[in-house]
Amino acid sequence: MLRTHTCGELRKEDAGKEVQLTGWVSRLRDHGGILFIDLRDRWGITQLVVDNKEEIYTQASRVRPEYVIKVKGVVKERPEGLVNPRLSTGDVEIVVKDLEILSSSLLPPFEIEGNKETDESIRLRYRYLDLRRDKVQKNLILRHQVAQLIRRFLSEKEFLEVETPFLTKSTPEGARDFLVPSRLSPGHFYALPQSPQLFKQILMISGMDRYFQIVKCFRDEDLRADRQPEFTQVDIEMSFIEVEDIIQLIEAMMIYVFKESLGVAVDPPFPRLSYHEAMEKYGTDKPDLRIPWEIDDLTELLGQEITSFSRGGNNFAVKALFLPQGEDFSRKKLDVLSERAKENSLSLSWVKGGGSSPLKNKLSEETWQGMVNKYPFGEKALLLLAWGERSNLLNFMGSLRFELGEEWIKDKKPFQFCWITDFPLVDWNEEENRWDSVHHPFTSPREEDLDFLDSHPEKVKSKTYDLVLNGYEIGSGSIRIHQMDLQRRIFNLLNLKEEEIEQKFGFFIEALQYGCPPHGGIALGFDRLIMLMSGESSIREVIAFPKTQKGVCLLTGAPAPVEEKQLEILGISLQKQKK
RNA sequence: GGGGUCGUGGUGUAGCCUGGCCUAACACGUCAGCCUGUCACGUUGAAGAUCGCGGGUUCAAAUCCCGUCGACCCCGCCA
Repeated sequence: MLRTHTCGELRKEDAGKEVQLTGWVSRLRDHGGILFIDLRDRWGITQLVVDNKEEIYTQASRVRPEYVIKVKGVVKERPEGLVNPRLSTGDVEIVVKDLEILSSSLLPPFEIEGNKETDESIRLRYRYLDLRRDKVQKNLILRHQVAQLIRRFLSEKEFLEVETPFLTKSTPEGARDFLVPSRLSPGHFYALPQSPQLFKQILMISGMDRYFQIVKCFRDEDLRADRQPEFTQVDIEMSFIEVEDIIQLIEAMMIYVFKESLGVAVDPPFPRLSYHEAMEKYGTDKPDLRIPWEIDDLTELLGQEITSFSRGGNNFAVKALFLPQGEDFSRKKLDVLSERAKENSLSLSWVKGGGSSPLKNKLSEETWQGMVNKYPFGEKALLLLAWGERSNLLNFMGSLRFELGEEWIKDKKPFQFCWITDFPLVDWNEEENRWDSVHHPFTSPREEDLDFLDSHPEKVKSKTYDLVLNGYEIGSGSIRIHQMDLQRRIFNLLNLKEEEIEQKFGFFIEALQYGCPPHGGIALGFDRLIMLMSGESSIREVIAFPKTQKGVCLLTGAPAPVEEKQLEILGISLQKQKK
């Protein structure tokens, strides 16, 4: 080793020791007669002192920010009053006897110290410099710790980490695949896995009983702050279990992980909501329960009278959001909301605490009172009302609740988990004119709903569960079908042709017939989890080398054109790009 | 595919709406000098910007208009 200690290691007790340190020059303070260098590595910062009486001073004054240096020196306890309480090593400094410049550095395009706000494209282009910054390093350290904790937790519960292929066949999930052309089979393609879904189920059939993997998954869809084309899942599957077992396991794992990494106590059990309930109360399948407000249904009370002066239509509903402290809402702000409702083919109105409302004269006295009495109206309260087509309306109210809540509820709990269960098994695809799996085709319906499978598929609920944290979906899973006859019924429902089934996942159907244990599992979005744990609002902040919204890696320049020759070998010719 | 925000020395911003006083301001950083106890050192001075790019309007464009490129946020898409 070129060093005896790291830059975060030395303490008072080490005073007098001869040490050797290596690291990056973080800051320089040259007082003419005495020179201070802050030396930085992953572990911290240690102050070096060079006196101009020492020969080494000339050499030391040559260093510049981000130079990599090696110093020999003696640890000295700092005199009274010169201690820096902001550094873990602030009680000591190194009196430099020898200094070697291991490598110099160009002037960095942005300042490393201070985590100063910097344009993200510059940060990503010089990601190696950005990763020297404290903040991103902390995130990656947390990411590592959480990965280790998850591995330890699951290993202790006798889960096996098994690797599954990246070069594989398209899995039946909804997203677009990334394709990899095969040289040995011209005209054929591998797909990068959207998730190891079928492999983990096959591992259950193999008798592994408990499997997990912290694994990259690939989806060729548009990016968002919480979505990258390649992302990491904690993929889990178990045999001989029921919904409750997975929920218990994951709750215990989250409690363990949050306690051991952040020292934060998370309380079980996590609230559980059915999908239906979540949509009704919060207008979303990933509600942020830190916001206390719920959406109420006032269709019965107001529906009839409202349709007498306003548009009704199919699936008409009236929804309300009561804000006990909504007083600051200016007329202007309310008009903006009305405008937005209109853009969504909805109508919006309100009742202010004192009782002023554009609705007052339009409703009968009885209905008006019925509505006002429903709520504990104080002076400061505001009731927001909207009506129109039901699912559209719920969506709108959900985003309203989220936005206003984000803004107004300041002292939120840091972490609020919940489970969303019992998603519908299928939903109607208008374009394709058929039923689609909501989760995937191997999701088990609830036994009690099996009778509806042929008559009213939309009524069938599935054994599904999503884990939600602070309004983000961070996990999704289900109990799978383990019997061939039921699987066939689902394929029929989805209108999958025998040929299609055979071609897409015949290998899996075959496996299913060789003794498949009842099983189920879940996949956690690891990047999102770390993002929330570190308080970031983009997963790019917890990924070492993320891509831009256009899927470009600004560091390497990927994706990039390839040599004509490479394409030839693969038997690929390119179409002319249309302008 | 669509909607929106942004783009000004190395970095972060001001100026833009309401064109001319902009020969583009400020802070940080950089470079040079001075300084023996700083830790966001101080201090004196200096260098550094065709205002993303292209076109247009105008006597005159960082500023107005059109196009284009890039980054970000969102809808669609995606668990």
